[in-house]
Amino acid sequence: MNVQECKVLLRKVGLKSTVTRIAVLQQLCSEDRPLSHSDLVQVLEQVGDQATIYRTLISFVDKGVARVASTASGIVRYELIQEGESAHTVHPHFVCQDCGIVACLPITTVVSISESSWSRRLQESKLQFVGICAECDPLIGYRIIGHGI
Amino acid sequence: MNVQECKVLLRKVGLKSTVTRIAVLQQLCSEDRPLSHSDLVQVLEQVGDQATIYRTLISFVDKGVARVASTASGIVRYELIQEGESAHTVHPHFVCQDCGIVACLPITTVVSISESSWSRRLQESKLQFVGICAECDPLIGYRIIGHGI
DNA sequence: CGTCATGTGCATTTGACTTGCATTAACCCA
DNA sequence: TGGGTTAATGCAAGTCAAATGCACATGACG
Repeated sequence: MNVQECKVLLRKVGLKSTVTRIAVLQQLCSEDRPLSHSDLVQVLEQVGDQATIYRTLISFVDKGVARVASTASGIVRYELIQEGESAHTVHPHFVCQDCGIVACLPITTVVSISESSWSRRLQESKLQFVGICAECDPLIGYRIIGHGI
Repeated sequence: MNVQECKVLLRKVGLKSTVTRIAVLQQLCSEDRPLSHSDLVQVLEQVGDQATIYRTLISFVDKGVARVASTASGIVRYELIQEGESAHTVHPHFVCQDCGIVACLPITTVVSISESSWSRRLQESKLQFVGICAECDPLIGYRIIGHGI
């Protein structure tokens, strides 16, 4: 996502284009896994203050630009919302019990509870698998990032 | 779950039977939704210290008596593990975006990723639906607790 | 360019979670 | 059943991510 695309997106949701917001957008876009506030603060410490990044994430969630993908290990991690997603789209993640890293798995399933009384309340569906990732598994030794169950 | 049953369970997993542990067990059992540490502290403040309740929950998870059912809103919530559950059993919950309450939905699905390289890493599967619960919905006015999608 | 609502940086607070340590209480066995 | 062993507890303090107050800066738009 280039700067121009970021500006268009921000404008569309009613947020001003600022250096920090564009940087956060690009960072979230460039990683194929959900990022936490402190992940972003580390990468963007030259760009903006931690409070700014924090409030940027809040506003992104508020405006539907991003979502909280995971709160595993007590760390809130964010990811951008893709075009064409609905509340019934499941977002599967794999969470490592050891290091806490959160990897995205492919969107594979649409959950339908359309016949139920909960249906109209539904905003989001999340599917989370918990286990030990390859980096933390003493028998293997590489890192699982990205797609592919 | 009566006191005797609690004692048997605690004994089985190698924990001493104490007043606090039995009270926490019974409380988790009596509610049909996951409870947080502070939920339990509120109810059991006459029974035991917050640190004791905290360590009780840790040991329950460690011994396989309970699990972390949800970390929605940054609050860790625990629930007892039922007999016969496996890592491939999905535990669906409904999380209210507004008040943060977490309600259990029935176990409806078994997720199989047995053909994949992630399979042997799998410890647990969690399915979470996010929306607005009935109590927070101004159009309705009752509280959704318990089962039934 | 000027104004003004928004956004930002710095400093600080909050609140859930966690730990150290001295004391107490289950449990086991003679 | 009493006494020793070891786990469990209560109190108090510490940690850290999350959240906020306030004064200053900046983007949007006429």
